[in-house]
Amino acid sequence: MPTISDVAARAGVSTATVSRALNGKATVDPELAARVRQAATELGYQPNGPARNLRRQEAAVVALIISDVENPFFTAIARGVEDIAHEVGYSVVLCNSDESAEKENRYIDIALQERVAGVILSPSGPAAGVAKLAARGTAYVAVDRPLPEHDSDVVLVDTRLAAAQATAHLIAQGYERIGCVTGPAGVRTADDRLAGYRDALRTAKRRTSTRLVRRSEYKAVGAHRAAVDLLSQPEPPDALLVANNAMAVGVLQALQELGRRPGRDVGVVAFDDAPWAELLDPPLTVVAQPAYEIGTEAARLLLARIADNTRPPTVTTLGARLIDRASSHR
Amino acid sequence: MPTISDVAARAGVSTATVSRALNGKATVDPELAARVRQAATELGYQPNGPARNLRRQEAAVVALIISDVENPFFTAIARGVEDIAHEVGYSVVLCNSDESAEKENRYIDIALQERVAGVILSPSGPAAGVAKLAARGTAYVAVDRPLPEHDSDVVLVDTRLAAAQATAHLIAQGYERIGCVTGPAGVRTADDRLAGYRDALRTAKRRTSTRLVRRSEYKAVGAHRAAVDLLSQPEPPDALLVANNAMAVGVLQALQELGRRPGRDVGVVAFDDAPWAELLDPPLTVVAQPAYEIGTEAARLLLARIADNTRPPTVTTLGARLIDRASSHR
DNA sequence: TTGAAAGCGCTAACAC
DNA sequence: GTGTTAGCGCTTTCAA
Repeated sequence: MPTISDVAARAGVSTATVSRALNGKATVDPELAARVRQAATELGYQPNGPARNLRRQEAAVVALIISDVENPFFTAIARGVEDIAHEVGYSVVLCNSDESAEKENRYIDIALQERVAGVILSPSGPAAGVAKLAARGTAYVAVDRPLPEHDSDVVLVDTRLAAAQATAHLIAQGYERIGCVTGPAGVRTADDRLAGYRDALRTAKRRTSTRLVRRSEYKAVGAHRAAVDLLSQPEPPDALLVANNAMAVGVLQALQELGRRPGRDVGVVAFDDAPWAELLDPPLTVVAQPAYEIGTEAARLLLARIADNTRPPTVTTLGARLIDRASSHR
Repeated sequence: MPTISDVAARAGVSTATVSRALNGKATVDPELAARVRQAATELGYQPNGPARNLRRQEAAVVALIISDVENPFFTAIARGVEDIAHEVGYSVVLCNSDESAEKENRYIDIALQERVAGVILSPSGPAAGVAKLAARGTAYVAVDRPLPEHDSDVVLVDTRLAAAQATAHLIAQGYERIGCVTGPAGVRTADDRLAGYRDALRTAKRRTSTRLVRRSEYKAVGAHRAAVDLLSQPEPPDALLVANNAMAVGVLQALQELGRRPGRDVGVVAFDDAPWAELLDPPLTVVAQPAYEIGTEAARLLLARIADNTRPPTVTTLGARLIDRASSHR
């Protein structure tokens, strides 16, 4: 593989000039620059990234550590991040932490080792790894979930409010016993959505009961079990707030198996819109989160912090939108 | 940020010993090794990746370039690749080429520059970039679509056969005028699925007609348009073979808008299974591709090729499975 | 505007 | 079993 010296030899200049020419520095004679570019093309020269990063002490790469590649909410964030990062010449590497603090930690180590310019992550629980980022002075921003122990830039959705609105919507539609299927305790979005649900019940002067609440992993299987459990009680709920998209699949499956029709028998509102939500019968009412915008905003904040790590941390809160379809109507 | 010499100083040994100890070489006194590890921990030492990669002339990283992060088929492949790569200590970086040959090319350049150990990609059309990989001797394997010009390792699905079986299934269910909504011309899977569809028609001695075939991007909007177009003809199809998951959403939307019920009015079989396929009314008949296995197999081939680039190229073809649900029954 | 040369942090060949 | 040292390919002073 040709190196910068091969290019220099072929163009009849020094390696310094090649470096300057190829990096678009203004201080190089246009004629020489052209000769260098030509030599580079002829040789099929590809700069050696590790050598460059070693010298520069930083790679033009941002790491995006998300908790589930198969969740459309996170892939939409990824697109947002990519679009902004690419505009300014940064590459994005996607890492899938799979909701495991250990994998997250491992990816943070890799990011640190590779000397990436910054990290965007959706933290899985109390993140020990993040402390290392802070200690090393690597720029980072949290998305979807805050980092309780650290004050960094954060991009959130006002998910508590959104959950309250969704619940209020179910109340307004005349449902009497509204239940909630949310994520694991300790996962901030799961707790917030539950809190919002309770807010709305309290506002409407309804009794809240732990008998109407179930938690599980943010996955279909857990939610399926939770829903079956809830609905086979003596006094089952007549409506359900479901805390994410994958869980909605599990809940709807359970309803199907138990012969309960969404809307008529059990009102359903789920977090996260999906292209297939409209195709269901009845179509699924959802709380749509601005995932792509979370990504673009996070990327902008990260770039700002890479440029200046002393700027005060910010909290950006975006709103969610209730999309009222038929599954929340009797 | 502490370097290897800091660790060496603190442990009272040379940098060579630190390197050996931290890389688990057997030739180092256990007691020294322990001292080194301790010193490293105390300092919070993180090896400098670029320096290591520069020296080793290769990074323990494989790049996975997929054509659509938002397509569950590709994210499932990604999981397969990750699981195998991590077993042997390789990291995986995911790149989203977005079906654009230009972005694909760009990511191949980055992979080359970063000196990754290997590349797995689902090629978007005739890939100029791949020639560079071959020229540089970087290991690579293609998934989902072959590389016509290059003989490399490839992991494919026998998608033509699967399409033929799906079409035969529709014929067996008594549908008379079966149409096909497939991807862009030149995209191998799109062409193969169309060819399989025609195979089945021919086998059944049915006339094939271009009036029953539409092509679009592998996206919902294009498929929606295609379906509306097909179904508003004087002699519309009474069944449809749809070439991927996102397209199925578009087609089903169109059916809904036109007041045609899947199955009873228009039989539907779509490629790629999805968790929501069972939730539809009627549930969607699909051709399930072994995406996760494609990923694991591709990763294994890549690792073998990294170890020995002279091994003869292989073609691995996996089978798909028709999951018969109600959308393909009257 | 250009070139010579130092040095980023690590690994491995070589010497002991 | 351990240390010394060269050098991976690049960028960036510094000097001319």
